[in-house]
Amino acid sequence: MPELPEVETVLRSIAPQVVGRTIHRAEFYSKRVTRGGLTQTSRAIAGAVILAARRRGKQILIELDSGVLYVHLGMTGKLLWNQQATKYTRAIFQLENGTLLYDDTRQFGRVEFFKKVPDALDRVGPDALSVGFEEFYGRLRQHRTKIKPLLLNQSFISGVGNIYADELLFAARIHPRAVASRISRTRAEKIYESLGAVLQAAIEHRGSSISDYVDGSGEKGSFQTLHNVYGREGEPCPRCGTAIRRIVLGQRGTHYCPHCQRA
DNA sequence: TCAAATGTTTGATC
DNA sequence: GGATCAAACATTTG
Repeated sequence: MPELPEVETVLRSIAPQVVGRTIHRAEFYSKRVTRGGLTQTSRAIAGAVILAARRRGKQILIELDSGVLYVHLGMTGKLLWNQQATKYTRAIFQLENGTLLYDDTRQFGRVEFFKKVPDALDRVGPDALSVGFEEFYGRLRQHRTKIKPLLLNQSFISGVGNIYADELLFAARIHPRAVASRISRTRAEKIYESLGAVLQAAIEHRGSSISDYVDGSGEKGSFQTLHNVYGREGEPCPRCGTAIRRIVLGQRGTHYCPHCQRA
């Protein structure tokens, strides 16, 4: 569910409620999600003041006066403000003004407390919305991988997931199997422009709700209605009418128009 | 019953 | 040592 636009939307819906507030009490229920230890983590967080909530790629960093709460939503993670707890609630934060929940069915996500951000988390590439063209192009030339899997590699740039990789390659008219290092500067410019444009448009529409994604208030996004290729196998390309094709690349479903996106 | 799902990490192989 | 790729993780849904 959560790629950069969804994470950004969640953050925007949560931050105004929680920044500046004190966490009176925190409880953790999943050893998978909270690997630092459930009771130790509760103790470390109780009484902390939330100073800021920010994002890098898909990572959420909630800065506390005592450290940082790292949240990664994985595939099915949700941060919810003043919502009903479920059997998938993996953490509860009681603030002075309400309750923040972390829900996660598949438990691929993480909620961890650190005194300071570990180096390993710092190794993600530049944020997909902040990276400049020259850096993007320079990095692109260093990889002989296919462009689609490269866009999903968070140490290349961070924030792009499976939906937006397919959508931005369609917008740029680039075949998902194109070899990154062999892409011309002109075509790289198209990819770079599409990257920014698609992510910005998705944020404006509050993300894509394709299965059960919701923001911090429990509201769905609407960008899924504007997808051109993702999840549209067999449907006509909006640009030329050719049937959208689905292949598997790097173990991920990949959707593209075989006519508009030439190899 | 089988396939697929928005993501990352780990281990094998080149 | 670096790059690349498949498997694994846990659960739901069509």
